[in-house]
Amino acid sequence: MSLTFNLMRATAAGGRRAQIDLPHQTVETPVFMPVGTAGSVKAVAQDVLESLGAQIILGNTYHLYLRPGHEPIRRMGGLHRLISWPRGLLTDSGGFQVYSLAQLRRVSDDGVRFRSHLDGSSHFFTPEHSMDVQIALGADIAMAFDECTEYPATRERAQESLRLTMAWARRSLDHFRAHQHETPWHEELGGRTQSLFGIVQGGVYTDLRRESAERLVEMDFDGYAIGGLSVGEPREATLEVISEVLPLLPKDKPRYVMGVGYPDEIERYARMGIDMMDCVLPTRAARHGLLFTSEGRMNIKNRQYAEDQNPPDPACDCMVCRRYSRAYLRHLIQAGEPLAGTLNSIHNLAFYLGIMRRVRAELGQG
RNA sequence: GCACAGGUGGCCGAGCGGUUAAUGGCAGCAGACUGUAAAUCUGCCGCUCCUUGGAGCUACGGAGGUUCGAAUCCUCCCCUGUGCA
Repeated sequence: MSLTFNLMRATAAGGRRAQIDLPHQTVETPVFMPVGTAGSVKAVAQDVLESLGAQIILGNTYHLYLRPGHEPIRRMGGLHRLISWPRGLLTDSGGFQVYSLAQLRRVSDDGVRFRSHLDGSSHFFTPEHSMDVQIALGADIAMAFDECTEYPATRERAQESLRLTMAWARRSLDHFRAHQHETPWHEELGGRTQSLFGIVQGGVYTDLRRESAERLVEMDFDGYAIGGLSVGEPREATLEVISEVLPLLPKDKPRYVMGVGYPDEIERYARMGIDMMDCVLPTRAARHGLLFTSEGRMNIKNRQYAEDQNPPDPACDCMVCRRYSRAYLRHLIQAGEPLAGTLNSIHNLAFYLGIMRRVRAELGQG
């Protein structure tokens, strides 16, 4: 069963700007997606995300499977309903955890055995299982189960990792197509279904990347992601991979770079034609006191802001910058107040979303 | 007044003759963070010099003393807590 609707449609004539027509949201691209791993964009409530203009956020298969469990979420009508989020939702497959939980897992051709970071219990993830969990969660977009290749990786290692990711992509797609109508809101939303994206791997080896992209395109996913970037490689390498892979991916389907980046990076990739990006950086850095501003990085914990009554970013009109001073934000984080993480996250997300809004406006003009 | 228990670097708190400028923790100062095991992690944190590495000075309530050597032992004094008068 393949999709019966056109996921991607161009908008402004001649422009590169487009929309992604998802069951829960029409997403204007290019789009930045805040990361809400465990059913929450940490420290920021859903109504605030809406007012910031977030169109789509991420959830994580592995985390939500462990807690509260995908079956409970299915029974409650899916992740959208559980977290009360009416807009777009994308679930990562757990593939990134194959990389980030390296100390807690063992990989085989069939799948990955994880030891839970919560209680040490053992769990086996296969592409099919990841699909089952993601279908139960019911995000608008599910991701193929992949292995995020570490950096540095030898060519042989990257090749082997890629072989695995390609085999898993095939299995992910077959299983997903067979079951995608089982998502909790399928009937409620007039028979609409989730989409599944394939993930390009191949490390920093451009020929492997090209091979990966071509094979995925042959499989005919609903969209394509470039994964395995920003894992420690030089920025030129990141850029080279994106430049090589992007032209190989169909323009009429969403193209997504996973896990990037700094403000200048997401702006650059958006201008190159990337439609979607996600990153924990704006929220994690915010909780740690790092603000992204029109004048660069600002570590709001620094003593120099102790009595600074200026807004965090004078050029920003977000709800935080309109109301609170640097001195107050510094005080909050020094005092360990949870509100620090919230306000800092709101600003950083506003900053990131603002970049995308600006790029969209420019691209829309051709 | 008597009896115990104590007084250690900004705070709390180890150490109880040498390897102690003195373990830890907190606070403080700075740095990192890229599909979130992250409200986390790392570094610095007595003073003054020179280049890493060092050099000098000052330090464990106060004053004396014992000792080659004392935050650690002794004497006296001051102060704090608890109990009894």
